[in-house]
Amino acid sequence: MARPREFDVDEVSERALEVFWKQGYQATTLQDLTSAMGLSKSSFYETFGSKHALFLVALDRYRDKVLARLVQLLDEAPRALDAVRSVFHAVARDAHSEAGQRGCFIGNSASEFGVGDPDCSCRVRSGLKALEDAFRGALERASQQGDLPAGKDARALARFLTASLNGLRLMAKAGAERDTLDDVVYTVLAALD
Amino acid sequence: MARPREFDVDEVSERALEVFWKQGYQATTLQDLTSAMGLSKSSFYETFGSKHALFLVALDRYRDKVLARLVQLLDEAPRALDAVRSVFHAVARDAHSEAGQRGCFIGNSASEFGVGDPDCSCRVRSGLKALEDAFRGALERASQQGDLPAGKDARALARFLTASLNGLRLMAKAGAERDTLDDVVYTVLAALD
DNA sequence: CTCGTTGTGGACCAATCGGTCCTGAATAGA
DNA sequence: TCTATTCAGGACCGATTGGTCCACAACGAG
Repeated sequence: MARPREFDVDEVSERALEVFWKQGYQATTLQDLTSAMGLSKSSFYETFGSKHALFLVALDRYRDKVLARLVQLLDEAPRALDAVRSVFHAVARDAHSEAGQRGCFIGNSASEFGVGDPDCSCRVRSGLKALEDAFRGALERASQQGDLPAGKDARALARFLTASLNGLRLMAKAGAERDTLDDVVYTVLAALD
Repeated sequence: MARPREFDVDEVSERALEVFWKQGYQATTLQDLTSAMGLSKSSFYETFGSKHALFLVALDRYRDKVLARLVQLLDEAPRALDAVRSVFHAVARDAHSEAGQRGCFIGNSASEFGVGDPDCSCRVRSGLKALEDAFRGALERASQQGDLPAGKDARALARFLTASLNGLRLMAKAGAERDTLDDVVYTVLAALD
């Protein structure tokens, strides 16, 4: 037994996620990663194996992070439908912040890789499914709370919200004006009435 | 005066668009381009200046192409609302074809560049605006034809459709199942009732 | 047919890519 | 303290990147 690791894998993974999230896979170089993570190349390859493998770690990390945060947000709110609404309003509100300009990491990856990379595609789909399930859970709770009109198909609505959220974030990333995004959010949420 | 050009600029631009559309900017190499276009490097640089400049040409080309096609589609249909519906149904139907897997070139570019590249960002926004205007025109015509309920805000709806179309195409590119896409389309179009 | 002009192909370039590997330093157990 | 082990730094690698440049071929005007 010898030297303990001088860095925290979780912490440097987080840094990697931020870089990949902001720049995408192709546009990110090894140097970008190692300097952001504070790692030497040898430590990098020893720990993560390759740039591609690290990207998959980042994807997993994002999915867990987003899922956890979103599920928490949707679960903790006293009225589930309000939580769903606030998620969309938040995206429009934060569109022009640095975080908003990054878009959704899942969506970005879907756009960059498509179905070409199986490992990546699988994780993207898993992330989208997680988002869908989170929305669906919230909608079912909303239904029980009497906030969702009877006859609404929670699954179809959840899928719709998943697609809409990605569309909205894409528009935000493209630099759409605030009132444009507000129009979108307004119309999306009208589907819940 | 001497040798005439041995290739058609329009034709090779089209080839370039196809490559960029399928692979994105970063993932496309000069070699990809020149071999698809059938050009030597010198002819390439003589004609287009740089990879980046060609990408802008491709973006313009796509916008004009999509706009023209969509406007035509929306204008020629006897009932404008049916045309709008058919656009969305077509995306879901063609999702798993090669063309569907490419996603929307505008959306892809928005995702890849964000607002980082001014030239690109400007063209992306112009493309989204063109899409929005096309939808808006169709919705106003639908309204005149009595197919759109009174009180609907055509501009807000058009923006919503623009975002939704991008979201839908992103889901398709991510490899979403057909019935997922159908749920999305169904719910999107329900906003028009 | 000749000549001047211009497009073309490919050699060539420095820079950078992702990735490997070796050296030396740091450290926990004995 | 000594040693076995594992760490980090960076030299180094071939391949590839986007881009330049030049010698040659093709062609229109005279």
